[in-house]
Amino acid sequence: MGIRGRFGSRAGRLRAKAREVFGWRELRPGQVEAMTHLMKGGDALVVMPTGAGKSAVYQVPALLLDGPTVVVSPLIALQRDQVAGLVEADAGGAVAINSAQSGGEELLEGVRAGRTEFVFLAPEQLAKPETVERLRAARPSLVAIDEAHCVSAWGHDFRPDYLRLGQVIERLGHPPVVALTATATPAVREEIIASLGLRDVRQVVRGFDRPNLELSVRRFVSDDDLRRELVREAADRSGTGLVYVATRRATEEYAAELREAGRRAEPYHAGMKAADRHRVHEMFRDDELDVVVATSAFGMGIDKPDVRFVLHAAPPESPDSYYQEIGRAGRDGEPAAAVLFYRSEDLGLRRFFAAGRADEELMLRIATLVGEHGGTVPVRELRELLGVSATRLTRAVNLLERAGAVEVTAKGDLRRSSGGPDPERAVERAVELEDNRRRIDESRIEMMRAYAETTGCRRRFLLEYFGEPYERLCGTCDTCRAGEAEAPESEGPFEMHARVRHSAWGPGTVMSRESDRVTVLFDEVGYKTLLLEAVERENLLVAG
DNA sequence: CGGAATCGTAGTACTACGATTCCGGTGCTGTACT
Repeated sequence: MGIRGRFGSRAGRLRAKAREVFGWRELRPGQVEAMTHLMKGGDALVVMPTGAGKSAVYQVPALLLDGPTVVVSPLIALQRDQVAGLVEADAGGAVAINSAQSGGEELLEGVRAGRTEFVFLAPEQLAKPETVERLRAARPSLVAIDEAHCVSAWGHDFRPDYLRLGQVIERLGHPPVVALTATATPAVREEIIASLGLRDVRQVVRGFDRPNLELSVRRFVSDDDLRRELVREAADRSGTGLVYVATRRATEEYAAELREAGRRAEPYHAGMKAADRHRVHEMFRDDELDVVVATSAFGMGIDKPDVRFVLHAAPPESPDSYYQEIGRAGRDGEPAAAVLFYRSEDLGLRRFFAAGRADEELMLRIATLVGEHGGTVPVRELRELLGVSATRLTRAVNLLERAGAVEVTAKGDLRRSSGGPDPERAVERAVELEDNRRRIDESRIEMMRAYAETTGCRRRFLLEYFGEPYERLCGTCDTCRAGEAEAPESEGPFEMHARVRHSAWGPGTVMSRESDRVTVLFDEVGYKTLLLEAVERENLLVAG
């Protein structure tokens, strides 16, 4: 014990607070590392599996720093759970600000007056300049971005306000910021850091491997065979499980078939009534169901420990999503199965979803209008004038901003960037940015194909995709058990994570290596797998 | 991109088949009405 005594050091004070308020007897090294960095004024990016105590990383420093904590959380249902937990722990008060919660004004006043420590909001609330001003007046001492992978996964199209958080953080005076997620590749981590504008970042990445998950893929030619086998397997397995499907309709169909097979099964998708969704959640939690058949809507916020299997009736859009979804199995550490029922045709739907093009006409109109106006244009007026949805408008504005054509003022109004490109040139640049992004999305779909079709160890494939070298065979996935997986090559022309340059695709990073091929994440075109023979013959890759 | 539903045609009985059309995931919001 040093001169400053037991609770004199930062880590000591953090541990004492964790025990006193939340009753946590221990903090893990990763948690303490991120917390102390925040206490020193830096930003942090924390990647840890669900259940490893991500929330603690902001909750404990929040109580030691003088000023409220702004927590950005994607779903109102999640906000509710988090608020309830903090209220129960009597941790300085917590509120959520959203459309379902009345009395937002008074709640924000409570935050400003120091009566409330934690305030939870979705990015859409922070798109309102008044709300940001109210929070700024409260002088927040910490900002937490929960489920931070949403910045990358949703910000570009589905929920574009995610891409505006960087400016919100600046407007709030850039107190220490912590971004938290369970799943992010190195490239996604870089994107989160850049998009949020994090500074002096400490990255804490822990525990990607989930050794108790048994990975396997079952390949099919006909859709009928796939469906029949999936129903049979879901019905035969013991314990609670999830079946992920691609469409709402398929949730109903599979659930009906599983009920015919005698299992307690319910569908779940975003088109269902809120009350029904809620009921399925509760039944699942309380062990009143054997299987939930769901679209990707089912997942965030689920922390049932004893899910024994996650079956996919179709591949999701990326290994990122896949790992997120199978990560809901086996949280208790007991064996659990992750089985992908695969037909290459089923990647087609994902390609369709990824194929959206930039809104050229809308962007041209915005850039022209704002340019001709000369001054600042309130976004509200622009929306009424153009008659487009807020989502579509924000998406277009985000792209124009990245193309250097417009700026968004503190009041949320639009202004032409001085010295920026003319409208036509701006749209051209924006389309390039969007095309670039689409290529990367498509390459992620190809990585999903590569996962399904690999003859190597599947665990190794996924972990290396997430940037963790795994130079061995797991022994538990289907390819390892079948004795098909080849021993990893530690020799070879390219090192893991080496920077390389391709004659046509430009610079990239080596993400994985097999005996005859190498996968590179190119900065501009995404993931590509190259046969070493061709690489050597044509001299395609050079160090760089 | 691919599957399902619909439409149209050939050719005479009820249907088979090709062409065409439509559809497909994630959530916030903010207000009116019961």
